[in-house]
Amino acid sequence: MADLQPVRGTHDILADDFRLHRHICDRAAALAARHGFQEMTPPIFEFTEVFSRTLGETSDVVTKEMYTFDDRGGDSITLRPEFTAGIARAFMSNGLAQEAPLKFFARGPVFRHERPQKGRLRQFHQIDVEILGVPGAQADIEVIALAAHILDDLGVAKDVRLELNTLGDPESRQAYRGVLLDYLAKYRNDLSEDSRTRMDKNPLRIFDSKDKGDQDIMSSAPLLQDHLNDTSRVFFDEVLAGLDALGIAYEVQPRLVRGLDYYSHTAFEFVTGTLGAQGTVLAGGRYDGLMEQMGGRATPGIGWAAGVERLSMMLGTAPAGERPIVVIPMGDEAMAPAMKAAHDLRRAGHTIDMGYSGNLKKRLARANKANAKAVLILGSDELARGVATLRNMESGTQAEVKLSDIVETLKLHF
RNA sequence: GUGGCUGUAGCUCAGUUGGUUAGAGCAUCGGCUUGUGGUGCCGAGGGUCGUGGGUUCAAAUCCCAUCAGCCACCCCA
Repeated sequence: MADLQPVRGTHDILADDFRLHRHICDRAAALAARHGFQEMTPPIFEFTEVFSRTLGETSDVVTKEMYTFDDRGGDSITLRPEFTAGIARAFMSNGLAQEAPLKFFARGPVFRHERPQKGRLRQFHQIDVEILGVPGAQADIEVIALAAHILDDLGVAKDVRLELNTLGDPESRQAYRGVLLDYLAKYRNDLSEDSRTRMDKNPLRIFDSKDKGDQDIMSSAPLLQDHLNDTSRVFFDEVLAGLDALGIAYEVQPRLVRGLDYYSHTAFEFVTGTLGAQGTVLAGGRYDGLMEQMGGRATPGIGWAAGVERLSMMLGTAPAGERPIVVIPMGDEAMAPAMKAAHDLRRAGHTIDMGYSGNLKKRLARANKANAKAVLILGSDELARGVATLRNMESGTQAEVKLSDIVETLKLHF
């Protein structure tokens, strides 16, 4: 069996799981469209620099989580660990600055070489939303409103809460960073080992630490909130006012931070307590510095991504699929007319299934298992008279229908 | 990448201090019912006990390694 094992952290998505997966993606796509987002899809892999340069050479995603390999031409290629960088690249490659502002929706697999656990896979799926070219808070509000709409539509809104923070503009953050480091200097030796490294790489991230000692130290640390310049303060207030106006509940979480330099202003996460350690279901933020960092013209952007598998775990069960009508030929001579009836009904818009073998009893049992609403039995007696037996699988009642006008007849009944 | 726990039929699990042919429920298949499902009754198939090595007269059971899963950390959807 070892040879037939799927690669660690990958998963086949089958049957009910797949229906649920598709339902989530399709509902999200439909609502995004309703909010004026257009669906697009960047490639699943890019030149490695697209991600290494945008995510930062020191981030964990780059240093240990990317699926990177050389292609036959010797170029370094990486399976996308997220959507944003690829979409930003596409924006610049296609000269879309001409058409900005743009609102994109995307969905598909992403890859991270992490140790798998519940709610964490090496290949997983995201739905993703980005607004490019809008500097104002309207975009932040819009993007969060869409997220809330989707979560509500999927029925998980009650299990999720919105946490929100501002990272300020680069000026505010730079100034604050100094203040924070000053505060931390005297605690350096009391911090956990992880947090000592964070001090050098991303001091803000220490707020995220789950270490008790770190948390104690951070509980009285100065907050970015109190060191925002006017621009940043006003921007954040606008976002909050906009959410209030839409009746979207949130919780300002001053400890919510982001590691990467190109982030600014709004950062948010929809979190749940129902998924264990992986509480984040949907997360995003503003990345005004990204395009410039990639070598393009400075273009503001904001977006989020949600994990489809995590959403699936929250939903649990998929809505029922469409119920088929099952065509059952009895004997070889019924085969051709049965396939013809199935063909005509399918072209008329019915969902028709037809098995491959078995006696009537077995075929009925399978039809029942497939949740068929009705069954069309074609036996030799019926064929001789040009009719078929239509059995309602709900009531068990049967009636003969003329094969010649079967499409019309079924249109009336189903 | 680090630490802890786990690994018996397709699924959920039992297996007594190591001791003959490893069990149950569900699912599958066949029959009761030559062309009638969902509930019933009878029966059948299906397991290199994750994999490899070791200890022992004897290993599903003990030891080591490895792979995978779960939980936590790191990080993140």
